[in-house]
Amino acid sequence: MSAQYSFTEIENKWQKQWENTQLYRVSIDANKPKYYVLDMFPYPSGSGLHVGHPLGYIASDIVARYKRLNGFNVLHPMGYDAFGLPAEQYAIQTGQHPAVTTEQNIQRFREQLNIMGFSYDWDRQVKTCDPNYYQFTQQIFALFFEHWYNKQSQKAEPISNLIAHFENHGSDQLHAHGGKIEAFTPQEWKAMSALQQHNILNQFRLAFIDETTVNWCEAMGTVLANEEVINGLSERGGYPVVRKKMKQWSLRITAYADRLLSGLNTLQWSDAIKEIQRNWIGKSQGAEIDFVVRGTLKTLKVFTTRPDTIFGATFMVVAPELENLQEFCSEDQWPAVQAYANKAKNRSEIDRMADTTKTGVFTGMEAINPFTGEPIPVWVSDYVLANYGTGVIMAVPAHDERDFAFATTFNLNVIPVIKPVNSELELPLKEAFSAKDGVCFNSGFLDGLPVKEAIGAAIEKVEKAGWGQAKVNYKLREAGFGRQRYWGEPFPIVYNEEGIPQLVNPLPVELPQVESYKPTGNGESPLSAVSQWVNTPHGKRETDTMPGWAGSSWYFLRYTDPQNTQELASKEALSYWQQVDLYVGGSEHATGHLLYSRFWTKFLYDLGYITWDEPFQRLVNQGMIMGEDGQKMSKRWGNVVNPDDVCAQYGADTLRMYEMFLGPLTDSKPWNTHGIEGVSRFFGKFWRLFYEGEQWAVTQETPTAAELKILHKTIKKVTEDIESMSFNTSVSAFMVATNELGTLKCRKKEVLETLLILMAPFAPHITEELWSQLGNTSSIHIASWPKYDASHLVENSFSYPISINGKTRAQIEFELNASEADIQATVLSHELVVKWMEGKPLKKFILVKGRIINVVV
RNA sequence: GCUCGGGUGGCGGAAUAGGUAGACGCGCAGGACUUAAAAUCCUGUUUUCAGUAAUGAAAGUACGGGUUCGAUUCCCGUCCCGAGCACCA
Repeated sequence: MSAQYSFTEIENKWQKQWENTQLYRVSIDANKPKYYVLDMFPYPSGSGLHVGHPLGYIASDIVARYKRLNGFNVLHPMGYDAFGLPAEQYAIQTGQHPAVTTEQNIQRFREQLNIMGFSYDWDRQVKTCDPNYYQFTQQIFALFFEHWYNKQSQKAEPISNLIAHFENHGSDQLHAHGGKIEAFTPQEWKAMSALQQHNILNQFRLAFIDETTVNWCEAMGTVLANEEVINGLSERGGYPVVRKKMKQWSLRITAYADRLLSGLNTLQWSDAIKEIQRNWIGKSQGAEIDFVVRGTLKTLKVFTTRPDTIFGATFMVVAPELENLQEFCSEDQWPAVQAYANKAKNRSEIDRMADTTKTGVFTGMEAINPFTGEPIPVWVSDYVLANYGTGVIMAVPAHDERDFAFATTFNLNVIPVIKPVNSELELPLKEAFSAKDGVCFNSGFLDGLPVKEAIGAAIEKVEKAGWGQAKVNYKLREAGFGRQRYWGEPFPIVYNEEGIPQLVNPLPVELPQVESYKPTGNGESPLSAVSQWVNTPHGKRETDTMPGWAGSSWYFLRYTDPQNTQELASKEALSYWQQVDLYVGGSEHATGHLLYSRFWTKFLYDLGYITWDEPFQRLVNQGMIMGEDGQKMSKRWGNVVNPDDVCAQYGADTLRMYEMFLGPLTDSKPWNTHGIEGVSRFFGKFWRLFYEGEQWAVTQETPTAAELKILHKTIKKVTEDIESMSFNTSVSAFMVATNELGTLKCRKKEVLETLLILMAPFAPHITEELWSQLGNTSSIHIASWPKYDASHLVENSFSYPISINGKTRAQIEFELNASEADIQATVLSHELVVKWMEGKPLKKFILVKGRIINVVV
């Protein structure tokens, strides 16, 4: 090896060496504590990685290497989220099979990842499009299909339990989370046809066939999830999206809404992500109250979070999509209502949201406010959503902005019933008073009660009078699980002659070859054209495929035992590796992958497959690296920086170090080509600590106190930084140490060797090389992490244990000119009182970082 | 509109159980080496004022208040930027 720092040579050499010796291969080792550090696996796109991608991978690799050096058995795998739309779009355009292009892309990703020297155990690589993998995705789907959610035991239970319940008790005493059914007796259940029974069970299965309004994208010929639609256009491609009724598979995620909410409190995630999930789940507590429609026996059920305002409910509004709308309309108003409802249906979401003025039509009917006994008009308006609550509201214009706007537009009655605690409302109201810290008035028995108490009192009254009951609502919707696409997991489902879905065995149900990847355009998947695959002796196969998030909702479990052909992972592997200790990835998956993974984990926990019910204990969201122009890096802007090029020019260690040096991991920041020069220079200086010109210069001399101080300061700093994931300041610490040791011309083995270990997680290649040049025969990556010794950090000072403001501080160091024998020090509050021995007056000394900065006589 | 973050030199950013603000890097300026350049190394670099200079003084972490011996850090108010949610009753 030459005396110059030749990174290309060094990096190639050690990457090969690590591969040959399988240095990063791990297996279960009961004698070591485990640590599981995981990156969000990438979708292997055709354009490869840019310098933004590795940011999180570098951070997790540093932690993985650090934990190994600290004696942990570290699981640090990588894989590919390989099913998805881009490969399929590419297939439609070129006719190339998605499996072929995906495999090519994976090879490219693998090469790029290897160049950067990550310590993955590649034997554990998973690909979601591999039948060996997706047979278990199908199996988990089958488990969802075969289970229902028992609200009493608060967990998923086998569907056979539910059938037994129906056989013994009918629909009585049912605590199942699910859809609405008509009551039936055990005898009636037994007399039902298979199809009738199926229709009832379908209301409770956790994987079920749902008839819902879906986001239909005509251009792509497929259904999209809510999060794939932005402002009425598809996220990918920007095609228009319309609402359409369709039957498709869904997962009953709402059964887990409460647990998904409360589980957040146990996690070390950023507040931002937790908040996004909380908003998404959208729990709100209130009451459902029945309003009798005047002159009929019918009732309109409303959901409200503000039953305390019910004395001010002066009209009602029903959603135009309500199915039995006509029942709540007078004959003469029906044509107008119907016209309005039709118009609302065809109005796109984007129009509806953009329109701030309220529209609506009177139904011609009135309902009775149960609290006041007064008749109030019933209106139809599209500001009320059919799929939230009951699709009907009681409008309290005095205390709700939307109701106020509506009442103003149509000149409806406004009755204030809540006023501020210490003042009066200004009448007539100019805007709704929606604050929750008010007091009731004009409200009969609620008068004088503060809002919070009045809510409880109103609900109590409602329940006693039999008008309704307390109710919790969620914004969270069932998770649509079908896509009319080719490149995804096929469902393990066939439909028999009666159209009843049946599970298929054995798994996997492999994806067949097709002539064309194009969607049929009538809403069916390209698979429906493969008749020899679709038609089986047991019936017709389901031709939809699973959505992109299916495979990614459990892959972290598969890494523990990726080659297992019998089960998704062995009990032994799962109980050893357990949940992910540290998960690193982008925040854009907050309401998708991160929520679904939690849902699947809780389900598998209920079934006893795993013993923990949260997948990712600690989550860190790395920021984005922008182009130098501040734009997001993309081909479109022509501002993509390729990591291969950077590695070729500066080396992988420099790239790794520089990406960490750019700023806090979680911040977004621009890539700056000049900045990398500084890190590159640093490696030159670092190398020259070991070489004097051409000459190897490391000596065996004993380090001086000053040198040990530099070393131990660095150990302390870097250790704390890695624990808190502040990698940017660690890089600074290495630079400082290198500069200081360079100034001291310190070439002592004891110091340099320890410094190498500290830097090994950041710059694995150069440290490995110098480590071996120092004469070590085993890899630096299995060395032990150094501990710092505080005694080296104190110099020319006396230290006294003291306490400040009642809190104990271990020690405070300070410098004094007088010798210790001359003074006597005591501590009062935050002040150190130093008394001279020879009867001089008391003086108070104010300490700042161990130095006396002020003297108060 | 609501909910979270965040405003520090020319730039990226350090420093918060309150304690010498501006670490480290970039850029810039000057110097050494060189015939010259590159590379490398050294020095300086918040602002203002005073001084030939070493140096000294004052101000300074978006703005205005407060608590404190002491505030970038804690509290109240204002402004600005970013992210998320957005007719969810």
